[in-house]
Amino acid sequence: MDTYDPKAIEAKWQRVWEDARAFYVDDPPPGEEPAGKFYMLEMLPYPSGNLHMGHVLNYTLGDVLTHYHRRHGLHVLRPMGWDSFGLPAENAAIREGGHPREITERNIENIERQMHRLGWAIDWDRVIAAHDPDYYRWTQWLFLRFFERDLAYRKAAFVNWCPHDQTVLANEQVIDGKCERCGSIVEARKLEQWFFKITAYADALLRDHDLIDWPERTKTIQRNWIGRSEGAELLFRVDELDLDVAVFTTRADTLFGATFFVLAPEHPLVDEMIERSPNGEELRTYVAHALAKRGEQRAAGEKTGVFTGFFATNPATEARIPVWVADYVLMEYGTGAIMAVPGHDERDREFAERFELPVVEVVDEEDGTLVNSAQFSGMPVDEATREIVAWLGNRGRGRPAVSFRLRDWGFSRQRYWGCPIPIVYCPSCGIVPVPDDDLPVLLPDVDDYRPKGKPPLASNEEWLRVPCPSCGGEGRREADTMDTFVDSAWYFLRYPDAHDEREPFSRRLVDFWGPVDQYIGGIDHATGHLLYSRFFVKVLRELELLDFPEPFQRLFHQGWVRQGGTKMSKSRGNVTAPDELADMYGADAVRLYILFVGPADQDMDWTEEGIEGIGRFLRRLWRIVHEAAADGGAGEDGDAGPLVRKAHETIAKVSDDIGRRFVFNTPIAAVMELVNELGRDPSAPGARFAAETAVSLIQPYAPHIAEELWSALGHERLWEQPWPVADEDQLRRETFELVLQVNGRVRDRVEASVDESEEELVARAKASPRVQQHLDGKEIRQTIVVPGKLVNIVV
RNA sequence: GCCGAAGUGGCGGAACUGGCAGACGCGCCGGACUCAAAAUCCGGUGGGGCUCACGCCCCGUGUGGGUUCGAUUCCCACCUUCGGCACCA
Repeated sequence: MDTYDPKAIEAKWQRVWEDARAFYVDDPPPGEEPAGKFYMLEMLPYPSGNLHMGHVLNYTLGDVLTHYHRRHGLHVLRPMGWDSFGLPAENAAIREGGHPREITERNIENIERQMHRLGWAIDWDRVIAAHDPDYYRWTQWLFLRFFERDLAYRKAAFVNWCPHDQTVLANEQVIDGKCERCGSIVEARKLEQWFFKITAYADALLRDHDLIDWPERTKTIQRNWIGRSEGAELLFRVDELDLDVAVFTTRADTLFGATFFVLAPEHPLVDEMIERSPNGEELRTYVAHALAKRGEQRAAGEKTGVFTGFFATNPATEARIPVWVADYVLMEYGTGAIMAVPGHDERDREFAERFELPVVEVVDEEDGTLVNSAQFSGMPVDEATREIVAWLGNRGRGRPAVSFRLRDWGFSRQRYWGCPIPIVYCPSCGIVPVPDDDLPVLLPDVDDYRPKGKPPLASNEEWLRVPCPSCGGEGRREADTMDTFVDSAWYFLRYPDAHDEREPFSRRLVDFWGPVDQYIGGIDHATGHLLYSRFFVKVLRELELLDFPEPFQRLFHQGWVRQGGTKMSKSRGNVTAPDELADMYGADAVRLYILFVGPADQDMDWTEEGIEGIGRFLRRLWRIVHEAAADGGAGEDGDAGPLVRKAHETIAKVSDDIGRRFVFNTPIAAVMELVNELGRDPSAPGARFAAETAVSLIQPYAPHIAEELWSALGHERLWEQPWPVADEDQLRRETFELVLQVNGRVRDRVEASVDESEEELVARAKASPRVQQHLDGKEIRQTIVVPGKLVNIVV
């Protein structure tokens, strides 16, 4: 027996697998799609150049499941790709020189090497990269399909502008009013921007949560993000303008308490009011100030506002109530106008107090019924809400309505390193899509990536000027690029047909492999990538490009690997290189350790203390299995004995943990227990079977050592061996340890037979001297028997 | 403020459906091997108390209450930590 040399055996088996194309999966020929496919996917990495422990956790989890399902006979697709567009490479190019493409491709090479080093079972034939024209050609093609259906459109909008990165950010990329990437305070700018109409799918995105097996908290986050509110749209008359102005409210029951009316500064009516109002100048100044500050600033401090000089008529009371403009009302939500009910809304009350506006109580908070509300007085809130809307509806002044918090997805980016938007602006034809046959619109080289307030592509005059595809006149290309979330909103559909040159993916192959059966990734993508991908699949299904309603059938979130209490990430530079760890302890040890330290869905503080213990375990396993292989008792399959029984129990435990419970740390502990027991006597009966079982069960975690030991045991190709099945007979026990309790406290334990009747078990309890001591002649009031477990005597 | 998750030895954690709290590992302590050390192997290790000893008793899963023969597990209230949303009408 040689000593355990992880480096040597890991390199050896990685070569064997590659030569055997062990983890490459073939597409089925047409008409022969077999049952039992499994599409395993982890979120694709941004190729930052180095793997960190978060990646190791993510992809090792996927690897365990890949091996587990493969060995259950499923056709497992498990690909890998690169989310290779995006700011970090561009910023690195600005900082250090070079081209983002070169930087990205160098990083990919390095990270791919590190992935190979860890021995993950990946189909490397299907690699895709967002920045590869063979890929982004189809991103552009899909954009055009959205454009044709008006699901991608252009509008002037206030956007989140990062002054440092000189680009627009999605709402999802703004954290506490700051740029998620660089931390600069985000400013408001009004720009022409591209949007995807994700709001048109708000209801479908909520409804189809029922179809998918996702963590409840992820669905909750999405539900809150979409923010569906049921209420009513009510019309308020503004006589001086001869107009009806709509408000959205969830509290129609408080209509009689609406004592003033507020418009958002961006509301379309405000301009006209400025023109015609006696205090137009004051209004104009206020609106200008309000528009300049956005988001966080707007929410901070005391409420501000200006009276417009106009009045609206409360449709319930017929009272003329003053119309104000105030920036606590948001244009993006509801109708951009509200009826203010200071009696029952905290914000309206604050405003009313500040500006001395009347407050009327219309709901008795004690019993939840209406007061001061004409014929609705005395009605409970729920009923009144319905009745008032119906009452207004009869007079054409209101109707039930639904409002969403979700906004359309703005995906224009004023940066270089992204997918070009295939659009040409023509003075005569307007916005003209680039014809499919002219795709891809290649990302040209530019001299200078530095942000200058306009996109880098806008400086490449030669590229920019292009004949209008429609009239042939002088057109100009769109110089913005796409948000990288567009690249990743469909990448999982490309793997099933990664090299298709005629279409983004064939309907047959995407419907065979899709949807992803098991997806793994961080919960931080709950309102970004995970929502965008669902939106894309819904649209693509309507386009009949595929036929499933949801992209990711089952979802698992790995926890954050933290270091020193902060989130570990490429941007913070606090990463531990898995590479070095693999060199010190071996890839198998790194893989085992990251899953052993705790539940995979829980955040962890990274520490290397303890990886030694995994190293010890692997050396122990190595030695004990070799001993068992040399003289592993008489035990063959089916033999009885405690070791064989323990092996079967371990099979049952590991299979249940991985397959049903989705926990990955306790299977390792279970195999350790088996090895500990085997180690007590490696020549005991059943030792060989126990050794084979331990090796077979640890294979998804530590495939290299498992393969080597499997050979030592005289077998071949463990990676394609069927997953072991526990023998039910071996799991059944004839005897068990009966727990004896007095008043719920354990007093004794005795060996009992599973065949014994309840009376016999009670008799055993009463026979125990320790139990007797605690009974102490007291009156027995109750006796509880749990067959197979315990007897509890209550005195 | 609203929504969600979590609090167990010195540490990471286990206990799945209400039934032996602390599996497995780290660390630590003791022993074997060694000239010595490392590595390895064996044993111990929640706290407190009683006992020469075999052992035995009490306390113990964030805090306080409740349900139950029995609660880490269920219910109520609270505390702490971490996430999500946040002037969303």
